[in-house]
Amino acid sequence: MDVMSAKPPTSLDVAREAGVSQATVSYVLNNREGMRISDETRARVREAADRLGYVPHAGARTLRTGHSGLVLVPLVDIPYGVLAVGIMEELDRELSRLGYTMIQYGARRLKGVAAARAWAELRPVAVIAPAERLTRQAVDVLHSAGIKAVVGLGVVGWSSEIVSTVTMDHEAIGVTAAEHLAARGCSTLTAIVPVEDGLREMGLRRASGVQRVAAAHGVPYTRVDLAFSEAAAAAMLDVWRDANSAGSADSVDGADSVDGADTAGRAPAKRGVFAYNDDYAMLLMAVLADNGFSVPGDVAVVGCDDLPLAKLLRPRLTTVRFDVATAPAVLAQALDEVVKGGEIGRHRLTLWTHALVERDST
Amino acid sequence: MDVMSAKPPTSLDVAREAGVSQATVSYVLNNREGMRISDETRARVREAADRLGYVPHAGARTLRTGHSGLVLVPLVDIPYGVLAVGIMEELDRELSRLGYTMIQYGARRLKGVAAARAWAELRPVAVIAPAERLTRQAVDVLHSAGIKAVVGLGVVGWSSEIVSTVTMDHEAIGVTAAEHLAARGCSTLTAIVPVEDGLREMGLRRASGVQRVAAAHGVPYTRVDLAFSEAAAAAMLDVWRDANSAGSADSVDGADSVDGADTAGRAPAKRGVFAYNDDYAMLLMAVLADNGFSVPGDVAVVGCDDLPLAKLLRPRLTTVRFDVATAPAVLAQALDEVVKGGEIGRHRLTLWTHALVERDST
DNA sequence: TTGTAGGCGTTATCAT
DNA sequence: ATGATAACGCCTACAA
Repeated sequence: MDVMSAKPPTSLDVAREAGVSQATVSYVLNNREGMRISDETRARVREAADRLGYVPHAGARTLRTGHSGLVLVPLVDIPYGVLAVGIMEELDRELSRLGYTMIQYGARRLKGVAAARAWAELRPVAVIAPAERLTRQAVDVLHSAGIKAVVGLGVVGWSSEIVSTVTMDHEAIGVTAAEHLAARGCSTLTAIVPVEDGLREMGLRRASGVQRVAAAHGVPYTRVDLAFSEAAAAAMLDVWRDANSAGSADSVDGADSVDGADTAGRAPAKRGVFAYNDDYAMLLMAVLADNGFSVPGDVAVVGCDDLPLAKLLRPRLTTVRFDVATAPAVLAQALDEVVKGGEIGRHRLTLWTHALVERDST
Repeated sequence: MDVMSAKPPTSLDVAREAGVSQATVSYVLNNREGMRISDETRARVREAADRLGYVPHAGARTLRTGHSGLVLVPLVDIPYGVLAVGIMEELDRELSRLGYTMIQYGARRLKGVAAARAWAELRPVAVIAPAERLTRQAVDVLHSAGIKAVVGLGVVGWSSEIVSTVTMDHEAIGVTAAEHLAARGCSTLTAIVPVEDGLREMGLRRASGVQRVAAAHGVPYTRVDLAFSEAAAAAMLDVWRDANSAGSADSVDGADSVDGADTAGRAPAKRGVFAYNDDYAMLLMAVLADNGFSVPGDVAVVGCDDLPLAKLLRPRLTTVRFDVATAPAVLAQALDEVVKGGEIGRHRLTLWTHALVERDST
């Protein structure tokens, strides 16, 4: 086989090589049932295809059959975590088990309907994208390009009448973390919300879970919007120190303080902080240590994601871990049904169970 | 526009809607130079396309023109880092500036030539894959499917006569780290090599850089093959303690110890450790602290990657940072030339400069 | 300036 | 059991 061969071999080339017709080649290579083709012919065709290095042309097949088997996943803009990577891997595995080909599409450069058009050019059978990228217009483009399943990944509360959505119950995560902190005797609950785009919305949801628990337990609740920097974290700590002596509401980095009333006059309360994720938890714990706070003595910290690094912190970090095992399989299955069923469904799936991993920081 | 429309509109539909021929539609929508088409006609065509939600069919275009503009990047098997993600983003940006569409392809499920066939079906103009996946057979398949540029990403030392390669000079990274450690007065140099598949090879390269520096400085050198677990790291430390008193070669986790001769009888030497990357450095520093070693007093540690988290360690981690800025642009440019040039080139690029970021751990 | 027609590689229908 | 042929949507040389 010549490496520099000008044109890739076609099924016609294979047919000639094997001395059969093009149709026979197609039947053999696609293992079509019902066609009675002699084993001898089958072998000749397969051998010819191998010898020529024949690979079918996906574009041509798509054109002819009307479906590509592609599932397109535009890369999300949020900072990747091991979690996201794990989910993608699992989803990929499930989809290929069902005969689909998952591809991740870059070109974050394109916005709105322009992006949707770029996706639609490939004529995928399904698009799985962050909910916020699926504007009404974008979805129209996708649908009119014949894409059967459009799935939006979002936070709970985001809702759309036009696409299926897979959501993550961020509020429940906040609840889990906060309940644990309350059980550990924290008399103040603080939720940290990142200011980064894409993370903020999830942070707010998680924080509202914390707030709910605080209300239920009759415990003061504070939300702090925090940039990922040591300086910002240190500023937050300064406010805490003031609050410990004075007992006033605190505000950092433009945060809205909600119910910052501290217990004045009594001994300093043990603070419980849900740090949004393990990265923020690590930031917080580093700065806490620098400023002489004791963890979990003065402050109890809960992270989220259960990064491998979380176990390496001292004290070891208590964190909320996602159970990634089942979600992608469920999603893939639902997607398959929508595609096969032919109808553009409006499913609602809330996925990803989670659990608290208790370690030393609480 | 009916959302549930059965068939996606074609360029013929647009032509009818605009009252022109199919060819005119193509000319207008592709902004073909040299064609003199009245502005009024152009407007009518564009408006019709918009109204119908027309999106060209990439497969059909590929079939007709013979090239897809796709650059396919099979997802790598190694644990993703922020670094890898950053590179992909940048590469994506550069490629789309040049008119290509980068897609990441999953299906890690498929191995060897089967994987190559799956890639080839999409008829990308280029494939950028980890060097180890590009076996002779796999590359044959890709070439005979007409793919112009096959680029292998690998470590320096991996070499192939059949594909272009982009390599990272891991040895130089080891040298940079080790030179710094030597300058900081370390009288013993240790290189940690991960045992994980995919990381190990890079680790060995980096370690050999450390070894070279050790030899140049006449300083004892040790290589330790380490699993990413606290237990393994603790075992390594036990060996170190023994060595400090006895002065024997050490071996952990099946490591080949190379020149483990310690300075016996003298005061305990200050050890310099290049921990392969920041993750391993963090593991090491956690376990060092647990065992009463002082950093950088007893042991100086250098990581690699400059993760955001590295600054949060106490002491702050000295690390080797990659300059990711230029590499993807260079790669994209080279790729474009190969594709445009039409010849299957055999380029050799060594990319990614790096620099030491000195902090407190040395 | 615009229209006509042929063909890219594949699969599927209909003959044989 | 196998072969001839049409059609999928698009681009482009050539004709008008």
